[in-house]
Amino acid sequence: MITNAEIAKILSTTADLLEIKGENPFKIRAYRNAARIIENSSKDYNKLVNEGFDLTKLPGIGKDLSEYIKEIVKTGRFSKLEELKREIPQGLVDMLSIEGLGPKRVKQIYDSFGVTSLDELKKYADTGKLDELPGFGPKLIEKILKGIRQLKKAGVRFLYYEVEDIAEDIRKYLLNFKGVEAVEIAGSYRRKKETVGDLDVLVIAKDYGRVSEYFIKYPRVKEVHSAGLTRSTVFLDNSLQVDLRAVSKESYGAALHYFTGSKMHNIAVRKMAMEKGLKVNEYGVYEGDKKIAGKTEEEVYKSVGLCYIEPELRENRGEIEACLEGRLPELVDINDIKGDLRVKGKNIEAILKKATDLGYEYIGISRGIESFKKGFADKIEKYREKFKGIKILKTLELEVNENLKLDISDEILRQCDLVIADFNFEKPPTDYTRTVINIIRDYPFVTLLSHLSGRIINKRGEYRADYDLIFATAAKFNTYIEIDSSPQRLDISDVLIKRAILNKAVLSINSNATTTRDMGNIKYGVFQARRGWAQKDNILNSVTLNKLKGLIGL
DNA sequence: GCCGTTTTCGGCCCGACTGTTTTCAGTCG
Repeated sequence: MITNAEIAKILSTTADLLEIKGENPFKIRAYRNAARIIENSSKDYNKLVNEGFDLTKLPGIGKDLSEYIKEIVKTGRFSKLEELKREIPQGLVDMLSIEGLGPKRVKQIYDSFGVTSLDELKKYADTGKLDELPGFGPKLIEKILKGIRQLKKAGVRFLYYEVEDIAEDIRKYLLNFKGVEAVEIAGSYRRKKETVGDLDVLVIAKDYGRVSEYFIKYPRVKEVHSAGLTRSTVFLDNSLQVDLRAVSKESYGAALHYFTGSKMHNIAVRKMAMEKGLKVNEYGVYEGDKKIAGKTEEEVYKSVGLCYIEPELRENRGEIEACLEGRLPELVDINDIKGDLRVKGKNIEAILKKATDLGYEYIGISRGIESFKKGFADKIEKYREKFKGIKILKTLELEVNENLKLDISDEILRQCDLVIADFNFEKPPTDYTRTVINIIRDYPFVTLLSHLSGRIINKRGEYRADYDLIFATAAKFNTYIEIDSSPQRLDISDVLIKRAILNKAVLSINSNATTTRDMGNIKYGVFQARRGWAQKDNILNSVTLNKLKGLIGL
């Protein structure tokens, strides 16, 4: 069985190699496009192929790619890629990730010197040999050498919460400058993506050339990569890249839309504009030379025949079609959250105070089975006396163990209000899908499934499983799926959230907090839910206490 | 390689910045 992510990887690697080969850029784009479609899809391609679904029905996948995908799913291999790999050394692909080296220059280096590795490239650059190539001057060579040194660092995306403070600080810094009217952090940050590659800062100012000058003096700037009138790029002391774009007020909406992306969403919107004979760029929407929109994002969308689309949805995952068909979701909001069903912190008093401050109607304090054996339930009863304004729930966490069973006595079971089954495996069992389904079916007292995909962002991938089957089963047995809001996990992911919802499963956004401060992490869970198209009624803990009682049998 | 009510060819998003040139190609987002 092959996952969507793995199919996508094969296609995008193929695109890399085709690029070096100097293939038609639009062909390469088609491969990348298909990779992205598959990676973002809420359908399981393994399943689609096995069920004989006609892949060419999907926009962006035609006759050829459809056959390629079938081959990949059925054999786990892609002959075209294997052929390309024999032809093109891996070292050339590595060179592509060097800043300033694209396919053309890599090919040029390879064709002229036969350089096939980074080490060799370094030698040629050091000895001045690269100088002989047309278009390679001292500055470019210096850049390449630097790129080789920094290669290891490249490609790592920051977690959203790691850049949050910096983003806000930059916003404040820029707002301090005279003449700056507005600052927006656009890009994947605005789309609330779990990881952020760089910060795209948009500034509205009259005299924007000066803003750029001011921006590159931001105290944490370590290196200025480029500095122009309307665009500048810098690197901060933690090697985070920050791009500044400055526009005038009249272009605010168009620029915000443009720089919020995603790229694929933008291309889709521009395509719609083209069909209407309009042109969209970062300055506005144009009919011939006449600007017809650009001040606000709403205006931009309206001019091309679309409704406003929330940034979290702009991934070209069907939001354009949904908008045209009037079925865009009304996304869940942080204010819809009525309680947190899983807080593990030790200081119960502080947790209850914080929960009250947050306006929660209920709060689940969670413990393992050992705590319950030591009288945790009685302890909570005392707090119930003291905190009457909030319903305190006794949440029991059960780790699904090696024998894939939940061992629990009736006595303990009577003591808790809510049982969470946690799937935290370093290595999941062979038939993980079956394991989960058995748990759902055999243990009706389990309310919530936690860490279903097991992922840790940038560190551990998702367990392989038939998630559609799992979600459908969970829906059938009224078992809920947890979104762990810890920003390092966000398990389950946005793509899986969407699939869960399509399968009619209901989710619960919990903080899993161990400190009161981490209780605020729940916002990251909400962001992820929004990216997964979740509405209020897809979220268990958006209901009032009364309704919750009925749903989970309190 | 994909796509199509200008449909089987000829398009494909578009602009800024840099470094190397002397008008532009390559790269990037």
